[in-house]
Amino acid sequence: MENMGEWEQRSLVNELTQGRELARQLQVHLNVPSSHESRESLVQKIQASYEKALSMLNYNTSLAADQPQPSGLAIRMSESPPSRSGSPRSEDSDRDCKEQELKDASKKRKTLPRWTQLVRVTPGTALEGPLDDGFSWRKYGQKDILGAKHPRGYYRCTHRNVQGCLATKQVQRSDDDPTIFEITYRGRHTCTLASHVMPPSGPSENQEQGTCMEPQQPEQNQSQSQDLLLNFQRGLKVITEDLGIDEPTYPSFPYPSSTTSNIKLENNVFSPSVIDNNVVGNLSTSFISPATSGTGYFSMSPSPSGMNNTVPGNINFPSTSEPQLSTEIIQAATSATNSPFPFGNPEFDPNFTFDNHGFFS
DNA sequence: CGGATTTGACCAAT
DNA sequence: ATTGGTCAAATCCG
Repeated sequence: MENMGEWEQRSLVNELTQGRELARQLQVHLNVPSSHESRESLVQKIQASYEKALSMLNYNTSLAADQPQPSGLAIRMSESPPSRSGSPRSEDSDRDCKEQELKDASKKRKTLPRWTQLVRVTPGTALEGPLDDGFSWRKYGQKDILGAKHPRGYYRCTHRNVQGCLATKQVQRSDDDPTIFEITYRGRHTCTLASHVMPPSGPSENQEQGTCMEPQQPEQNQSQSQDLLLNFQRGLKVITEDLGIDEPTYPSFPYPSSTTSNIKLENNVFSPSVIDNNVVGNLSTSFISPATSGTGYFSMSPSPSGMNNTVPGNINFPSTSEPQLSTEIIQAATSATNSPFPFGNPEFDPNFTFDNHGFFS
């Protein structure tokens, strides 16, 4: 595992290169009255490439950050890592036996990535409670939240015990606009859903799975995105708000085929604080370069209790290439804990080329 | 009967 | 002390 760095790196570059190439092709297609399908397919491939690349990156980084690597530092920074690993608990008399395990779990939980997604259920399409996103969730709690009209539901992956999948999500209905649900995901699914509906969409060259990787993301993402797509088609509006700052894992979001969105997550992921880790260093030092160090881009003020949500109208998308789907995606980066970003103006530059030079080369 | 949900209590973080 | 998140026993549902 450790030494798959090189391999990984190469694959990563491959993916990205491929993505670039595909993008070029797409560009060509745009100038020619080609079939929608081919374009669509290109877009999908591009996205697939990016997602793949992202997963590789994140997988690595998460690894590096998660386990104190021998090579040194494993900065897990942040204020939280209490050195309680010892056995601080002297009082807890109740359920101490399992403490250990739980301890670990909860400890990690802190560093789990989070990202929020505002989902609007367009009236008319009867899609209420479930809000299925492709995964099977098991509700484990519900709580009234201060200042919120509706209670918040807590869900965790059904296969948590079986496969140790730590993914969880919280669903909260908006105060005034009952058609909006705020879904906060935490952690990634590590469970294996054998339901990849994703049409391979063509033999993309050497898309061999990340084989040596852990049983993790690849397909999942896809199936998930598939599902989301479904949702979109049902008339959902999805706004995402990314929170995965302090932790490398990727928000890896299933972006529907609508252009806009994508990728920016990375910047967060590599927020200066997290850097360090050998892996990233190897992968692309330039990437981290302050160049765009553009902290966390746009970002609609988290307006915690305000709830107002209502899709900050100011953020206008360049051109939602898919008008048919009334979907909108917004991603706001917010720092979960530290990394005080100077939020402020949701400037979301349509050009939005997050300096890929360094990245791609 | 097994798995999911409900719900109040417990725990941790602020 | 307050609030959000999780646990787990009781309950519900197929």
